[in-house]
Amino acid sequence: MASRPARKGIALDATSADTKTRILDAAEQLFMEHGFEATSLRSLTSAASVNLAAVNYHFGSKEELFQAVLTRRLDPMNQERIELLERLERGAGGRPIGVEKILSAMLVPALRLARDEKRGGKNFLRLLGRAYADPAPFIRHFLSAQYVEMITRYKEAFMRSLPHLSRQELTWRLHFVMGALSYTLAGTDALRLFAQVAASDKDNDELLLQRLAPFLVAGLKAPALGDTRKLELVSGD
Amino acid sequence: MASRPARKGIALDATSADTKTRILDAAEQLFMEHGFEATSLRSLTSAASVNLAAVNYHFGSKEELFQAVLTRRLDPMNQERIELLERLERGAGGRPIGVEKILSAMLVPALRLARDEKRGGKNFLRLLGRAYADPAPFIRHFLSAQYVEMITRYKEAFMRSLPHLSRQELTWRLHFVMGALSYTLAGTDALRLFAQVAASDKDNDELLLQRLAPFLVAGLKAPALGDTRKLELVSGD
DNA sequence: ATAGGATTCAAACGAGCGTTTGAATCGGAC
DNA sequence: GTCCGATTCAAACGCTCGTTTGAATCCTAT
Repeated sequence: MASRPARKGIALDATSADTKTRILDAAEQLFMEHGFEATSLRSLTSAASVNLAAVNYHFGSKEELFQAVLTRRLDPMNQERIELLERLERGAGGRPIGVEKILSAMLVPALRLARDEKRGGKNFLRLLGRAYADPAPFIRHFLSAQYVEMITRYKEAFMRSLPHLSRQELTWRLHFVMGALSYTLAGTDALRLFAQVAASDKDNDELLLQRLAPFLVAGLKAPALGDTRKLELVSGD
Repeated sequence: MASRPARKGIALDATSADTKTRILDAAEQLFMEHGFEATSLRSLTSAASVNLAAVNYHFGSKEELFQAVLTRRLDPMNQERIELLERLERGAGGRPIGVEKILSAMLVPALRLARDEKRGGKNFLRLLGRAYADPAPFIRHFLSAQYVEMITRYKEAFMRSLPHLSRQELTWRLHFVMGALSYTLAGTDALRLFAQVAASDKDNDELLLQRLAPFLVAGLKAPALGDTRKLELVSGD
């Protein structure tokens, strides 16, 4: 019954944090490369140069380790998103903010994270993109809890800036935004669309968001359903 | 050394196809629910009411079974997409086609598949959304091979209808389109955006695409990068 | 009726999995 | 220097995995 021990008075988070951090780093890399199920604790602890039992000792279980890997990056990122939005709202004094600015506040922290190689960088975002698509209940519950506050705040802000959209319509559009964003930041490209694009361009995350933002802004600003002709769904020959 | 046996003259594909189809159906369901790695052949063959060895006998391996599950639905869907596009192009006689029409030709086959419960329905699309985000090399190679022709054709068509976009810019935008589409059709909603939306609305795939299409059309038609002010990426305080 | 390939079946294979255990080792407090 | 909790370690536990095997059964062409 070796439950997680209470930490002593030592500040081991950033300074002497050795074993725990090495585990988190290796887990981030391997979970990203192979996914949660396909990553074994044996390969993981071996990559981190720690004992096999260290994961269960420090984190309790493989699942709790996975959540710790996500929390480490996700929590600060979403916190930063909320702070940027609050700054915008304070500056606007109650009046609606431009859609571009709101979206920018949402994308910039993700971009900062993608650039920060010392703190996981693109590996983590790719892992996050995978986690979005994972049906494992413990992952889905964890993610929705992590995002609920940030999404709620942004939905309110977009509501004020896009008054032509009903709440339901906006919910759909945020769904589309998160889809394009996660797929893009994850660097998935399962369909190899970028076979012939220069690698130097592919790797440029800033350019990536510079291209994604206008696409999403235009989509968000599009007329609401019903204001336009319906899509012809069945093409009888 | 039981390699896959040569099929006799019997037509067992749709009529007497029993074991193989039962395996494919169960695999589609379970791979969707738990993912490739987390689905065991024992639970799968048990759900299909076939012997454990049947998967290796009929498909060779678990990986080959997974590819067979994808091929069964994906091949006809992408074929239909290509045929719809060709019909549009024949009707237009060389002149550019409306973006809405091209996009519709792309979405309609996916919608038809989502509705057709007899043929996998939403289960399959959710599985596909998962597969997009899977880093396993054999999945990524398989998917890109399945999509290369369809994506190439559609890229050419969009090029003609969106002359303000460079080839590279369009590649990015198709990337975003596929991201939003796969995330949406997969019904992922990892962030529980739709907590309070009525289920009857959530389940309505036609309405879903009716909402997705205007979003994507507006995004595709947006001004190219450089024609507009850049996103402010760093918000110095 | 029977021969022979296609299919099903129960059983086993070796390997790898997440987790637990109890002893060994470490390092600061007294 | 000694104690004591925190940490590391090697080993083992029980279990499930994908695959293989060889015999049993089915089915059709002759």
